[in-house]
This record gives sequence, C-alpha cells and structure tokens, in this order.
Amino acid sequence: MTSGTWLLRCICDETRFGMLEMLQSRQELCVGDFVAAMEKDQPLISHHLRRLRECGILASRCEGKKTMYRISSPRLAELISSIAEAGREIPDLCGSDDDAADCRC
Amino acid sequence: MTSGTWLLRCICDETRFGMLEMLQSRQELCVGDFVAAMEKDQPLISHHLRRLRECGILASRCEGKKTMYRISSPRLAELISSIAEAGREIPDLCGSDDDAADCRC
DNA sequence: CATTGATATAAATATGGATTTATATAAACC
DNA sequence: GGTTTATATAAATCCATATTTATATCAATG
Repeated sequence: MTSGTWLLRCICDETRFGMLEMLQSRQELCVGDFVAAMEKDQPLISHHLRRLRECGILASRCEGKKTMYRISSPRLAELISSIAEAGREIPDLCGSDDDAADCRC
Repeated sequence: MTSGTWLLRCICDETRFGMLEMLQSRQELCVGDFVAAMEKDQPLISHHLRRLRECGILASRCEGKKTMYRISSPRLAELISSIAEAGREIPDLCGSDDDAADCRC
C-alpha cells in the first residue's frame, strides 16, 4: 500500500540514521552501546531499534542479558552508506536559511 | 545543525517522492502536471514543491503563467533513482505485518 | 482593464510519530 | 531467592508537518 517510501520514512529520522551509521563501522552493537554513544534515554533507543527491526532493516540476537543488533543485509548497508555519502557530497542545500526562500523563478 | 538527514526528511514523504519520480522521466514539469497525475489538491502540490525547492532539491523557472520545476542536479537524480531501485530490489521488508513483530532474538 | 487560467500564500485542522516518564521482564550473579 | 544489570513495553505528552479551506497574486488574453 505505502508504495516505496517506508524504507525512507524509517531511515530519515536523525537518531535512527545515526544508529545505522554506527553500525557501519562496528558490525554489531547492543542497546547500551547506542545509549552511551548518542546520549539519549534507553527507552528511546529501544523504541527506535524496535522500529528499525520491525521494518526489517535491523536483525537482532540475544547474547546473555544483552541484545545485539546488526544491519540485516549488505544491500541495505550499501544503500545507507551511499545516502550518507551523497549527503556529504551535496553541500549546504538546506543549510543556507536565507537565499533559497525568495526568488521562485 | 541537523546533520545529514534533511535530504532524507524531505524526500521520505510519499507525495514528494512520487513527484521526484515523475521528474526522472520527464525532465521538467509544471504544477498542473503534478496535480493532474497525482490527483491531489493544487495548494498541496505547491506546498510540497516549495519544500523541495527550499531544500535545494528542485529548481524552478517561470514560463509565462506557468512555473516549471526540475531536479536541481544530476547527482541528486542519481541518488533518488538508486533509492527507488533499492526499494524495489529489497522486497516486503515492512510489508508482512505479522512475522517481523514477534521474536526479538 | 476586466476576466480567466495557473500558481502561490495563509490560516486552520489533523495526525503521525518522537520523546519522556514510569514500570515490567528477564538473565546473571551473589 | 533476592539483587543487580540490561532491555523491553506502555501510557502520556509534545511537536512537526501533511492536508484542507479560503484567498491572493500575476501573467496572458479578450
């Protein structure tokens, strides 16, 4: 039903995208790792992880009392890094705040 | 400030992504073209176009009483099509509704 | 110059979803 | 078994923004 943007809608959140970027360098991370690195509340992190897992973007496995999360497929990891790269290459599009708003022609 | 997700946040909307896909086949389109194709109200389309233009994703030019919109850079066009492609290649991640929600380990 | 067609803007409303706060579960360890 | 550690769940709140409704602008055209 929701054609092809579910992936984007799930990825476009600042916090979630940050978590995905963390998972590019370190293959697998537990909840506490995200909490520590991002300085956000644990329930919030768990909530975002759930969302990413329910979308199939992340996979998880239990290791003792910890839950380890990883990006579910290499294909997705590629896409994410190419998006991140594009975001870096294409500079200050939204950033300027002043000049873009006026002249519409 | 808002690190690198402004692009995604702007693209992840269903309607806007649809408009961008339209602009992949037809280089340049006017407001009326979008209104007709998407069957949405004209003010809504104009609003989304403004948002895309303010983000620098679209560029516009006036031609008589019409305003023509186009994707501002080939780099962006590439990114968008690669996202769309990935969305098609990676199947039913969010779609299944039933199996993904349970087992968290 | 009044009318029409094409688009933009503004205000009002609606809604999804992020964040917070509080609490539950579940494994390990004593 | 009770305590601690790690994570999940639920309810409440908050906020951005999509959508709607109504109106303004502005160029072409008669």
